[in-house]
Amino acid sequence: MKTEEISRVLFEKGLKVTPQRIAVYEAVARLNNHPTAESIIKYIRKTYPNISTATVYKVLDAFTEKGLVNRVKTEKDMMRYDAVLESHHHLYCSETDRIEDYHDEQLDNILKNYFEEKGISDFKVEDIKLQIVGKFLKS
Amino acid sequence: MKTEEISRVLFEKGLKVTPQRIAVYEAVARLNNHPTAESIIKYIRKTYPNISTATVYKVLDAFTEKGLVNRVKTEKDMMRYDAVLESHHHLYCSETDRIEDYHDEQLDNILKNYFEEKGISDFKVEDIKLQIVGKFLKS
DNA sequence: TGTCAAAAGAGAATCATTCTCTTTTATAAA
DNA sequence: TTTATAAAAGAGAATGATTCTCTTTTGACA
Repeated sequence: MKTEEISRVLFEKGLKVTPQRIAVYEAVARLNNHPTAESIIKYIRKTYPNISTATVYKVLDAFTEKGLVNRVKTEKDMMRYDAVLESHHHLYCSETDRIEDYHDEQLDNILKNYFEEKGISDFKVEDIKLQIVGKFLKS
Repeated sequence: MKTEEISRVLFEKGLKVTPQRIAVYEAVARLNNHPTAESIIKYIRKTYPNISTATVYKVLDAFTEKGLVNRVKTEKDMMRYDAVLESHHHLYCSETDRIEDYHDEQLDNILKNYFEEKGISDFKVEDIKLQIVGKFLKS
């Protein structure tokens, strides 16, 4: 993704365009395996050695608030982030920390119809995400 | 749940039966809203004032390993626990930290059949959990 | 009842994340 | 283009949940 394109995205979200924010956005988009803050910082420092950890956390928070990234729920005490492209599900390895995206429009429709028809009492569904736990057969 | 019953469960899992473990098990079973370690500790200390936090964490880890409790994935940096009764889904409030269980056998069957038929390439599904995000209409 | 590995206890250590305070900078108006 | 200013970045301390270390206690079995 080109810098100008990222700038436009930030601007459209009402975020001040700064080199740090561009770098974070680029890192999250590039590191596609749901990176931790740590790996994002490590990646950025290759080209921007002095960026502060606090800055990266603050930028990630701002992005999360604006819906540019999502926090990924995990069972560990380290947060992981996800460049939001569209709503999707996650495959979790039951043995390692690996997490992969899973897109399935057919499934989304089935679920959407199911809950539209059946509903959940006293609850208004806004979004459904599957955590599919299992084993990856290839690396 | 009676103490003897808990003892039996622990014994069957190959865990040494201690008063602390019984207390933790009882707390997790009793506190049904996916308690944090903190609230588990607080609950236990009402009847067992001197239990060490380290002990509670160690017990929760042991239980997690044996499948007696589950860690609940959240976007916050505080772990939450869940007494494992049977596989179930979670309703997450999009505005607060509230999490409720959601059981739906019909849905489980739909999903089971769907993935059995369709499969996911290079992935062996072991368990499917839904995170249903939305709003609770009643407290 | 004695033995001993496992568990509990206490408090320090860890470490991801957040906060505080200062300096810098992007933005928009003059 | 310069200026004003609120927002953002930076540095390092603070926080706080969780883990670790080391010692003492205890459950389980001989």
